Amino acid sequence: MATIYEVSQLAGVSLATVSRVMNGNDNVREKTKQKVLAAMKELDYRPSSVAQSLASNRTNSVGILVSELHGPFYGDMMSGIETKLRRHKKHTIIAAGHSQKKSEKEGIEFLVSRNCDALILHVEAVSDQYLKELAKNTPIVLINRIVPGLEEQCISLNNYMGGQQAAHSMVENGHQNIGYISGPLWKQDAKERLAGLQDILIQRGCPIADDHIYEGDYQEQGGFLGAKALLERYPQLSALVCANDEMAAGAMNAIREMGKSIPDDVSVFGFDNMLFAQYLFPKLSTIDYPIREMGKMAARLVLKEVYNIDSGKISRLFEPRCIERQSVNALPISEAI
Amino acid sequence: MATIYEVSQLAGVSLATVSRVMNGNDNVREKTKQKVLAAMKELDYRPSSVAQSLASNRTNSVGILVSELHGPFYGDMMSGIETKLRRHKKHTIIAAGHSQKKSEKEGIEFLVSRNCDALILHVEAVSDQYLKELAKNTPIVLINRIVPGLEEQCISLNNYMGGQQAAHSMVENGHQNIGYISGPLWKQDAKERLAGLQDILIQRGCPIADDHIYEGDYQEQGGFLGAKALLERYPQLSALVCANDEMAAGAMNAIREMGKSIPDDVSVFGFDNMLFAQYLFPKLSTIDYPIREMGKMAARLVLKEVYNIDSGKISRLFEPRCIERQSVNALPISEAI
DNA sequence: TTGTACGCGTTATCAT
DNA sequence: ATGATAACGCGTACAA
Repeated sequence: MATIYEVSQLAGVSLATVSRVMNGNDNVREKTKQKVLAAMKELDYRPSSVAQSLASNRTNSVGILVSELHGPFYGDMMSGIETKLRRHKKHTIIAAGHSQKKSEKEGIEFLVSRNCDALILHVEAVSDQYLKELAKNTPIVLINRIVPGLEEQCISLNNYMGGQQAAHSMVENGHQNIGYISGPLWKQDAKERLAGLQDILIQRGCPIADDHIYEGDYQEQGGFLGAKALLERYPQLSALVCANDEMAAGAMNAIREMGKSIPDDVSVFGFDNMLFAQYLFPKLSTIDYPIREMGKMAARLVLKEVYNIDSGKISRLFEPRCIERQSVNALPISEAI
Repeated sequence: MATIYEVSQLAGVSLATVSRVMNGNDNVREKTKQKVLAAMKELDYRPSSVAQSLASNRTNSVGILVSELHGPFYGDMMSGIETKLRRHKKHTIIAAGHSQKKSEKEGIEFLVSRNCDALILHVEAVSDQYLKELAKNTPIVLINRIVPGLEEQCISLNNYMGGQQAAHSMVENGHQNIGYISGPLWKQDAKERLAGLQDILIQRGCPIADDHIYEGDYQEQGGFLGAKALLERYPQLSALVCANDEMAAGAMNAIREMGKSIPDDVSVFGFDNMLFAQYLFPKLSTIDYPIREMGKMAARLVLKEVYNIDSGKISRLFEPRCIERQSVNALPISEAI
């Protein structure tokens, strides 16, 4: 592999000049520039990114930590990030945190050890305090989490509003007696989704009783178990609202296994609007989570703050959107209004 | 950030000695070693991976190119790879190729420019020739593709066998009149799946007529369109076999839209056994594609070939497995045997 | 067992 | 506009 030195020899100029034409900026006479370019081409010269990093103290790589590499949610997120970053010649290094404190820390540590210029994190288990410490040494952007003191570096969805939208949709379809399969309540988003839902339901006169709430795991299995548990004890429930689409899918399986039909016997509502929500039968009504856009925005924020590249307007709070499909039955209005 | 030099100062030894204890190998007196370790801890020393790379000509990072970062298939693949690599302190850099020649080449070029020690590729559009050239300069492992001359570096599924398994399953359930929604036939795996299916069907006396084959795009939409097209023209088809689960999901949607029921009116069979196959209703019968294991194996292969780390037995050809669920109807045997 | 000195391929700071 | 030269932080023969 040819080095910058050989190029300078062939072109009959100094290292510095070659470096200048590489980085485009400085003043180099057109003629010299051409000589250098020719030499580069002839030698098929490729700069060593490692040497560049050592000298410039920049790796041009940003680390991403997600809970899982699989799963539609993180996939879309990474896709948004990578697309944006690559366009600006920045590399994307990935690691998984598995929603566990120790694993998340290891992942972050791992990324840091690689000298990433910045980190984009979707973490759930590590503490706010830990993140604040981390932010002192490394530029970070947090997705789906708001840490007091780091608000400027947080990109998140208004989960509370999503809960509200779900509530409105249910009430408007006449459901007054609904069960809720929540996410793990130690997770911020799970708490907010429930709060938004409940607040509207209270406001509209049909709050969910505590024992109509099942705390699931955000996975298919939690939805399955939750639906079974809820429906067995409270067969009068006309709808099951789930804190994410995976659990909605699980709930659907359980409902069918109990010999009931969807949405005639019981309606199902999801959250996230993952791709597969459209594959379900009946197609799942849910709340759209623009995770891909949020990933792009995180990348944009890094580009701006770390690399001084302006690639569009920054917005930190995203709004969910209610998607009504076929999994919710419109009940005849029985009581007031 | 403390450097190796400062550590050597504090410990009262030379740079070389510090380097030795870092890399564990050489002979260092226990006492000196402890001094160094203490100094490291005191200074919270972290070696600069960049400087290490420059000096050792190793980046300890491997690049991954997949068609898309989202989608359950690639997610599982990356997950398998990352888990394995991280355990051995290797970093994973990702890029997407979008199944297009130009984009795949750019992605590879991008990864190469980062001086990855090795590349793990899931590419479809670039030519065998291109890959052979690439392999001369960079260690590569190919997933789901066999390039003549690079067999040792290819990890793949026996797609042909998968097609065969699907055929057997259909025939044994009494289906003689089946339609096929194939993947893009310029893709190797799509061709093989069809070939395996057709060969068995011919052998068992019920080949698929050419016009009962619809060439889809491996996406939900292709399945939808394919099912419509096929079923409208050939309503007598008792089953639709799809070259992947996404298209099977699309086909299911189309079938229902046509007022038919699954599997009573028409059976559906998939390929890949993506997670969402279990969310579908009825749960999709399909062929299991152990992509996660294959990802791990690819990682294992680079660990062995590039880093001389033995992390288990290497196998290059994986076998699919038939998963029978509820989307296929068992027909009464009408004719011979 | 430990230390010296050079090389890795750039960038960046001064001069010129 | 261009060149010389010192970092950058570490690995590694080779010497001691």
